[in-house]
Amino acid sequence: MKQISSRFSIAVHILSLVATIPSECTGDFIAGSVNTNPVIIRKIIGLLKKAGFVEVRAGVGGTSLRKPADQITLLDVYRAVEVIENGELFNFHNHPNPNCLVGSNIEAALRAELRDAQAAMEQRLGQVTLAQLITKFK
Amino acid sequence: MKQISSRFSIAVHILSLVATIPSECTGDFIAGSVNTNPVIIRKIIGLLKKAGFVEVRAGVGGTSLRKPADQITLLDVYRAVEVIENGELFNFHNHPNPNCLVGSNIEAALRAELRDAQAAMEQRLGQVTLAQLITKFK
DNA sequence: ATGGTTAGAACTATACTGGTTACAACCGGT
DNA sequence: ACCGGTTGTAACCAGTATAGTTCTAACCAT
Repeated sequence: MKQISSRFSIAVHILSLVATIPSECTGDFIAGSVNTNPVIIRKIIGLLKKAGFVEVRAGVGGTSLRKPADQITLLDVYRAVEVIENGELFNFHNHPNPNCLVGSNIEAALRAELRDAQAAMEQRLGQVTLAQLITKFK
Repeated sequence: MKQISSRFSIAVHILSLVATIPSECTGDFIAGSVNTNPVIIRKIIGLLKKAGFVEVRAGVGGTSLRKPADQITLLDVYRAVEVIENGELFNFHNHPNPNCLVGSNIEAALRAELRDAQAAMEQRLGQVTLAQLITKFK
């Protein structure tokens, strides 16, 4: 199966860097720490900027947090970079046959369960802030 | 982003059909209820068969449950059809720079959180059995 | 044997990911 | 006012997953 893209883990990596050593945070430096291409970093920073988490000074280099690290949860980051159509993690097959007992009922019943499962995951992500994550570095 | 494939919802649909109207369950009939191609159905039934949930009588048509519906959870189905490499829903970027404070620490710290989030979702899926889902049809 | 069925290979179109190159726009310092 | 380092994007590519199709072989009850 296709996993949730690494944009998410990279975004958390970026924010952790900006939160801990903001003075060094040029795109190239971040790319070196993440070990990828600077353009990938810029794209993700663009998403984080759009979400209001970071501020970027164009030209001169340097990215800084616009929100304190204890007010950014992993869920916030997840939602900023993993843009899913209508927010649903689980894909549902289209148009089950309405003339069939199962076909006409499964969608509502299963969708509710899937929504709850997704909510459980997101709730867990929402419990962890960037600040909490960073304290685990040593 | 890429959602979790519809194989999962289709698999639940198939099992619901087999559990409620087993006598009718040829591949074509199921395909009609799911509203897709019979080959798609056969592929997914193949996975469910491999996982030991259904039994198929080749040639004559008809699929039946090999386990009672109250002993099959949505998590079981999920794991049978959404085969993820090493079981991890979240993808992690490869080889952060070990010479960087953040790069060398983020992997372990973040991976733990992601594992917990995934576990929360799976735990929720594991609470619902096929039997429970079916009782919601009317 | 025949017809309905299951099993699966091979192929296509589409789309997302991660990555690259290239170029324009920006800005601080000399 | 230029220059070098930087950010912001567009365009493109290879690899891979999904969903679907067509086709063929194997199966089995009648």
